[in-house]
Amino acid sequence: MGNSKLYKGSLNTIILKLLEESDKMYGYEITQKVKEITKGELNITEGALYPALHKLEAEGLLDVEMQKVDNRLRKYYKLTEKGTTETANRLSELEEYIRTMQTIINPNWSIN
Amino acid sequence: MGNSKLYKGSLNTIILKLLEESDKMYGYEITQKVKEITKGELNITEGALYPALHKLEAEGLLDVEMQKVDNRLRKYYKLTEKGTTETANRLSELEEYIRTMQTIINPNWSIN
DNA sequence: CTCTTATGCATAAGAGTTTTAGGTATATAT
DNA sequence: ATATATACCTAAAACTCTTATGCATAAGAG
Repeated sequence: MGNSKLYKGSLNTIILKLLEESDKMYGYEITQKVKEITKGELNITEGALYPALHKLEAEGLLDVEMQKVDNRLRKYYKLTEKGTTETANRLSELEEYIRTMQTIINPNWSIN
Repeated sequence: MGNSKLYKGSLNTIILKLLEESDKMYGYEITQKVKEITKGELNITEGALYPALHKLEAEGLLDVEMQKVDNRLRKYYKLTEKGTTETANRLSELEEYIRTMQTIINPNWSIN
C-alpha cells in the first residue's frame, strides 16, 4: 500500500508541474503536496528531491529565493522563463509516454 | 521524435505483458513488436532487454525453450504460472502509477 | 522539563535500471 | 563484396532513486 516506487525519470516532471501551478514552493512543501494529492500513494524522498532541485536550478530552470519563517530557513523555488518552456515540453513527453504505455497495456483500446 | 527514453522500471512490465498476450516470444521479436505497436515511439535496446529476460527467468517468472529456425537460434520465453500471477500484479501497479501521475499532471480531472 | 514529532535543509553510499558500445554469427539483398 | 536484417550476448558508464545519515529549530506530549 502507498509508497509505490517512483518510475525513474518522472520526479523532475512532477516538480516542474507543481511549480507551474503553485508559482513558488519550497522543498518540504513539495513532499507534503505530493503526499496530499496522491493520498499517500507517492512519497517523494528528500534524498531524491533536494539533489533534483539543485540540478534543475543548475540547468537554469528554477530560481531560488531564501526566506526565514519562524526562525527556520526556507528555500523557495520558482520556474524561470526557460523552466516554463521546459515544463511544457516534459509534460507532453510524459503524456506521450503514458499514452504509449496504455497502448501496450491495453491493446484492445486502439483509440490512439 | 520517437525513441523516447524508457521510464526506468517499466521494461519488465512491458515484457511480461507482451508474453501474456503472445504466449511465447523470443528476444528480437519483442523489440520488433514494441517498435510496431508504438509506431516507433519506443525502442527497446538489446542491452536492456536480454539482461531483463535473464533476470525474469532467474526469478522463475519465465521459462525458456530453444528452437532453431533457418540455422539461427531462437530462445523462446513464456510465462510460468508464477509469472502469470506476477504479471497481473505488476500491471495493476503500473496502472495505479499512471493514475497517480495523471492526478498530478491533470489536477482538474479529479475523476479518481 | 525532557523527549518525540514535525519542520526544513543537506549529502554520501548503495542499489537498480537503462544506454552505449562493443562482440559473435547466419541469411538475404544490393 | 558489402550492407542490412536477424539473433544472441556482455561490460562499462550514466542516470535516478532509496536508504541512511547529519544538522537545526519549533511545538506538543508526558
